Amino acid sequence: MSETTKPTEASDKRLLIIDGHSMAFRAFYALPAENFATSTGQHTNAVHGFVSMLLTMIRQQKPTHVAVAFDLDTPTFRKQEYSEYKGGRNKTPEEFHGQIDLIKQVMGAMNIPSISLDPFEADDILATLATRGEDAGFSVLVVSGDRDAFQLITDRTLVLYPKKGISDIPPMDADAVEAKYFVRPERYSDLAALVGETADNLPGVPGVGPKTAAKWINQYGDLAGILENIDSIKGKVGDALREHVDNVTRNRKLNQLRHDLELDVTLEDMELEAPNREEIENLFDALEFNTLRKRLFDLFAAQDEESAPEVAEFTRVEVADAASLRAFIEAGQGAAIAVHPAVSGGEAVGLALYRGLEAVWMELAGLDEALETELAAFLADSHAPKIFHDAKAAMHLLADRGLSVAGIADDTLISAYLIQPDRRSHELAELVSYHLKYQVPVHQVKKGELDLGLASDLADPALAQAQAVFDLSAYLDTQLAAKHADALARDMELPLIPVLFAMERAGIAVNTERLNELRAHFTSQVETASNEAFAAIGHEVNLSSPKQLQVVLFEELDLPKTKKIKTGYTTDAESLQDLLVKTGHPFLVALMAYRDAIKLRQTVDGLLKAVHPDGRIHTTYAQTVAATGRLSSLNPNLQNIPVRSEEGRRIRDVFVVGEGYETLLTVDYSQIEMRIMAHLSGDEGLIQAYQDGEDLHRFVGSRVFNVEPSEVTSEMRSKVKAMSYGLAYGLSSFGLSKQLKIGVDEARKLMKDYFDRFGAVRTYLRSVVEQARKDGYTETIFGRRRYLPELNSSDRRLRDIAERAALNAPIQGSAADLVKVAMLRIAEELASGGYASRMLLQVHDELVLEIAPGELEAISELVTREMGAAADLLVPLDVQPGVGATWHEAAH
DNA sequence: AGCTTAGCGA
DNA sequence: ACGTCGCTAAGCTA
Repeated sequence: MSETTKPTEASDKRLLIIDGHSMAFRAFYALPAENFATSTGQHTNAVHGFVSMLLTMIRQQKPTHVAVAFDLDTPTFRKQEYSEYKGGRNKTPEEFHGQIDLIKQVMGAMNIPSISLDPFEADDILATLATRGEDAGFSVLVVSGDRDAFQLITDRTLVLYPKKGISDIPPMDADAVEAKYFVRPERYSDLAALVGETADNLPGVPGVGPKTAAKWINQYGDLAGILENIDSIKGKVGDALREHVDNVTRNRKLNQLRHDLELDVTLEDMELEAPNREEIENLFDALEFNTLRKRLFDLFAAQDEESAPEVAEFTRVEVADAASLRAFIEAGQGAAIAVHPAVSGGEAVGLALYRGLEAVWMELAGLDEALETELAAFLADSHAPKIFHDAKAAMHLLADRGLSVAGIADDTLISAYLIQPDRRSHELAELVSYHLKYQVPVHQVKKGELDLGLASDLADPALAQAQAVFDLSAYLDTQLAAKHADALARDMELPLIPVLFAMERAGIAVNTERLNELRAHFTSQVETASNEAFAAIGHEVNLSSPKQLQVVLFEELDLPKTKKIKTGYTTDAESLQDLLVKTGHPFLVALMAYRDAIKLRQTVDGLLKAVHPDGRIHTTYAQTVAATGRLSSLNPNLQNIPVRSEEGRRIRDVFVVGEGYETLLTVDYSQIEMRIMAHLSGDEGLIQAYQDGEDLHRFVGSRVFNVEPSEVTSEMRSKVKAMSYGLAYGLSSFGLSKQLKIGVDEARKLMKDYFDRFGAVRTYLRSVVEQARKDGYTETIFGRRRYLPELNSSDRRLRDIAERAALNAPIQGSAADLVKVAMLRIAEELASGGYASRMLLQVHDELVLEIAPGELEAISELVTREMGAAADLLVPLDVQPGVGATWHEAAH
C-alpha cells in the first residue's frame, strides 16, 4: 500500500502579513537613531530597519502576497471597554515621529497595501487576514513582535517573532510555543490572561507565571475549565486566582483577537508585484537610502528570474511488518537513507526514513516486536549508510529507546558547519531555506496524546524533514568537495560523532557530598566577604551589581575612575586590583574576595544542578560551534572548571572515578599551540629549542635579551611567555604593554627583539593574513578552513578583528584537529583491544579517561602514544599523563 | 527577553 | 582600537 504525499503541504500561495507598528518599533530600537537621519533632519532608522526586514522576509520566505497592518491613533474598542488598556506606556520618542507615515509611503511605492480600521488594532487585522488567507488555501506568515499573535498559529499559519532586534526573526510554530509556554497556541490566550501582560497594562493573577498557568490549563483543559473548578485549586495561588478572577476574565476578553473584520482590501490586492520604480527612486532619494535601493531592485530583478524551487513529490510506503521494512531498505541497494526522528516532550516518538522519492514513517511506541528488531538491526548496521541532521542528538534519542546507531554516512549539521564554520546556527529549517530555497514544514504534535494516534500529526513534517536532510546532504556534499572539506568530514568529524556520543553518555562521576560541602564552604566565604564589604562602607549593597558598585566606588568613596564602559566605569577584577594598589581601601579587598567566592559557588551550584540520577554529570559537546574547529562543552561546561587558584582547584576534587573503575587518567599536551606555531612558521630557532627539549620560554628569553639561558630571570621568562602566546592571538605592542604593565615603547622594543631573533615567526604571521586576504580563508595543518571575508572590509575595526582571527585560526584549529585525531585513534584502540576503560572528557588539550581495573598501564601507554603521534610535526609533541582518584589528583 | 558585565577555561 | 576561541550567571532595562 502506498499513497502519494506532497512534501510541501503548503500550497504555492503564501501570504505574509506584518504588524506595522510593532515591527517599526523593533526596527527603531534596533538601529541607532543618530546614525539614520536625512540631511533635513528627518530620522529614518525605523523606516530603514523596517524596509530592510521586509526585503529579507520577501527574499527568504518568498511570499506571493504581502500586506501590512497598522494601528490607528484613535481609541480602540478595547480601550473603550477598559480605559486602562495599554495605559502607562511611555510617550513615543521624538525621533520616531513621522516614520510610520514614511513606511506607509514606501509600502505604497512597493504596491503593498497598508491596512487599518477604526476602532480595531493591527492584531485584529492580522487575525482576520490570517483566517481569510487560510480559507483561501494560503500558507500564512504573520510577522509580529506582539505575543498575542501566538494565538493565530495553526498548521497553516506561522508567526515570525523577533528574538532580538530585526535581524533574528525565527518562525514560531505550535511546538515552539509549547516548548516555551507549555501550552498549545490555541490555549496561549488563556495563559496570557492568567499571567497578565505588562506591556498592555493588563495585570493577571499575582504570583502566577507561565508555569503555573500552563499547569492549570493542562489540568483543566482550558480557562473555562479552570474557572469551573476554581474552588478546588489549592494553595496561595488558588486564593490569588479567586481574588483576581475578574482580571483574568477581563484579560481573556481583551486579548481575544477579532477574525471577522470587514476590510475593504481583498487578497488579490495583496499580490506581490514589482515596485513602482519611479516612486521608489524619488522616495529613496528623499530618504537618502542607497544600499536599500539596490537591495530592493536586485531582489525584484532576481524574483523575476527565479521560479519557485521544485520539491520533488515522493511516495510514502506503508511499513506494517518486518518484511516490508526490509524490502524498503533493500530496494535502496545500499544507498544511504536519511533518518529523521520526530521529537515530542524530549523523546523520539517516531522515525521518518527517506530514500530518494520513497519514504517510510514509523511510530516508535508499540512497535511490533519483529518490526522493532528489523529496525534496530538497520540502525545498528555499520554497513547500512544513514544520513542525519545532528546524528549525535539522534543517537541519544534512539539510545533512550534502546536503539543503537552505527553507519553514519553523513550529517548535514557537520557539512553545513564545515562549509560555514562561522555561522552561529545550523538548524535544519534554516539550512534548507538558505541552501535549497524552500521552507520545510514543521512539527505538529499534541503533547501527551500520542497514544491516541495523534503521532500521525508528526508524520508529514518528519517525512518532509527527512526528505530535506536527504536533499541537503546531496547539495552540501557537492559544496564540501568544492571547498575541499570532504576528507575532513569523512575522516575526522563524522567518525568523531560516536566517540563524543559515548563520552556524553558515560558522563563523569561526581562526589555530591563533597560538592555540597564545597557549596557550604564557599557560601560562608561569600557571607564573610559581604559582611566585611558592608562594614567597610557602612551599609549594604548588592555586590553582584556592577551598577550599584559604581555608585559606591566612584561616588560614595570617590575613588579614581577606571576604564570607561558603556554603562559608566568598569569594576572588573583588574581595575579593582589597580584601585587597591592606589588607595588600599578595605572595601576593595572584601569585594574581590566576594567576587572570587561567589564565582566558585556559582560553579558548584551549576554542577550540583547537573548531576543526573546516575550520580554523574553528562556534558554535551558541541561539534559545530567554534569557528576554529574546537569542541565546546555545555550543560554544563566542563571545559572551564577552575584550576588556577588553590580554592578553585578544590572543585576538581569532586570529579571522581566511578564505581567499577580503578582510577582516572588525564593526559595533556604541553605547549601545543606554541609547538604548532614553531611547526607552521618553520622557525629554525624555535624548532631547535623544542628538539633539544629546552625550556622554551627560557630559551626564547635568552635570545631576546641576549643572555645565557641560565641568566634568564623569571621576569624575563614571563615577559617572553606572554609575548609568545600573545603572538598567536594577534597581540599588538599596545596590548603587550598593557598586559605586562610596561611602556608601549618597551613593549615595541621587546617585539622587535623577538622578531629579530625569530624572524620566521613574523614572516609566517604576515603570510597567513596575506594568504587569507587573497584566498578568503585560512587553513589548518589538516586542511580545515575558516572563511574571513571581512579581511577586505572597508571598516577598519572589522578588518582588524578578522586579521586577528586569521592569525589565530590555523594555530588553534590545528591543535583542535590534532586532539580530534588522537581521540579517534584512542577510541578505536580501546574498542579493538577490548578494553573496558573509556574516554570521559576533552578539555581542548587534555583528555580524561576512566580506567578499568588492571588496565592502567596499557591505557596510559596507548593514550600517551596516540596523542604524541597524532601528527608528524617539525617539533616533537610532548604529552604528560597523570593518575588519580579525582580529576584534581590526576593532574600532574 | 535581550543586553551588559563579569569571570572561568584552553 | 588595541589578544583568540568558548559558556554561564546575574543584574538591569524593556
